[in-house]
Amino acid sequence: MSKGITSREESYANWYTDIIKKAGLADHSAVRGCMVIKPYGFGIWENMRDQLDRMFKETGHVNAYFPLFIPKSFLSKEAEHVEGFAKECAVVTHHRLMNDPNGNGVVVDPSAKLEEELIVRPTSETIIWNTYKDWINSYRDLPLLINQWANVVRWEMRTRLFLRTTEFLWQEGHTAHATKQEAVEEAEQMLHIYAKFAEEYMAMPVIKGRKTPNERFAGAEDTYTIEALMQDGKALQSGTSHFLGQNFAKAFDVKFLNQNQKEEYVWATSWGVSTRLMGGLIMTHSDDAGLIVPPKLATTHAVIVPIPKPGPEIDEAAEKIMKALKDKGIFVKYDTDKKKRPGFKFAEYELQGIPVRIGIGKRDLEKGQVELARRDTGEKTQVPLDAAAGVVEQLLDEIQNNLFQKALDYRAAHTSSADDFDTFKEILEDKGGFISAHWDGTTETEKKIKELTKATIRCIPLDNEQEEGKCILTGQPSKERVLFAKAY
RNA sequence: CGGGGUGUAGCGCAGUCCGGUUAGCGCACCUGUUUUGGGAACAGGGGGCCGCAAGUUCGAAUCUUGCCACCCCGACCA
Repeated sequence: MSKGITSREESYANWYTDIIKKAGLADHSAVRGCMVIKPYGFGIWENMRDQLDRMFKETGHVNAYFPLFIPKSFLSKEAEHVEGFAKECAVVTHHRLMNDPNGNGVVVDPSAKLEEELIVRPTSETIIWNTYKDWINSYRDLPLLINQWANVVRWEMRTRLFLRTTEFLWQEGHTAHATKQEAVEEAEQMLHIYAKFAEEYMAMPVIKGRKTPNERFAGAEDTYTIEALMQDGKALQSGTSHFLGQNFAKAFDVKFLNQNQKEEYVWATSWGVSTRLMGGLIMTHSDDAGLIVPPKLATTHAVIVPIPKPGPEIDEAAEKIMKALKDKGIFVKYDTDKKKRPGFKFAEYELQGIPVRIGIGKRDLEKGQVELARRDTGEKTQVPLDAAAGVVEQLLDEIQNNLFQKALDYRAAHTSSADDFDTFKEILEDKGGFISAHWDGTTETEKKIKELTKATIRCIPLDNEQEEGKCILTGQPSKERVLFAKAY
């Protein structure tokens, strides 16, 4: 179908990598596990970032920036936190290089050893709470609603473009509150914002839920998550929001005087989404012909292809349409490259996932028409030149909705329930997806199921229906179903 | 970290087993001509530390040793 893209059927993993590389989103870099995000990929990320940033600001958050480096001692102040991250930290031990006495380039200067090692942040709770200690004294200083856009480093054993890279870009919100209830509400609010963003902008349906204690963030009392389902039947944890209780406040001694003049520890949340969302975006919509970008995140909404090449009449028609589209706030590109033939351009823009293609040829113009082709369905229609911009605007809405609906249908078709372990395993084998099943509530059972099937509990859905049942593995009583899946 | 694989032009590969002129092919790139409604054709042209290092040899992309990097599968992973 498309040149150089492995089909999903042949190898989903290779298809995924091919899409990213051929569409120009990102590349492997010279550094192990780290990627170069190319202009096209970064443009889509910028659109995500800008929209999320608006949503954060609308809910009263402000941006700040904290250091990349964290003193080693900070990390160990919260016991669970350090345990969760210790195995994947990049550590700075020296601050100077020198010429190799043996003439082989440069070497680390042993005399420049740091007194205390610095950790490249895997997440910023510790450095931020160490700072909050100085910022918070009174209930009047609360709530503190801060977000930062940053890069973090987690030295994972195995990496995949966008889904799990050694260094990645993300935002991390860190809030401080006077009461437990307010903090819980904040954590829930941010989860809803993530879900709204995923569904309305990425056209990626998500399940909102809570993590089991075993899958919780290191140092959290409760972790909320949005879980999406990819085309290969695997789940992708797409965003998390944590209620941190008073754990970090206690670890960093962050207290405030309440209105009754009593000293109290602050209540905390943290929440984040990362460039992993790009992976979710790709795997939710794209096909064997290439990337598909939902219009609300597209850097270019429509592209005009002159057929067979630019010329006075076609240019004039293109100008007209471009002006009308720009007036509507729609980004359009006119491809005037004379070296490439139309067929090549068609394939190229499909690969890049541009939502709408506008073909203008002499034959069309003689009839006063242009051809519109939508990326999601491949459907082509002839429309009058004067009406083109209006139809494109409408098409973009339709594409956005259709992508969401398609993904929703896929998820519905790949969400099952199982009441015994054999059925559970069969479903996992046959079609994957989410499986709703009873679980006895113990970490031991959860781990055993993972060991036997590789499936994990993705979440306990919010507003979960209460229902008597028996654990699929142990037969112990259970009062609600949880959502299992194999995950990225 | 275990298993498998790959490093030769921007990309994709052949050549390596069995050492020997000037390292080759397709795509891409440059020039020109003809083309142009679903990845154009012809002609001419440019581009190489053959992953790195050491060794064997008259001679190494090819043999030996060491190292490095990346990919896939697994283990691991808010």
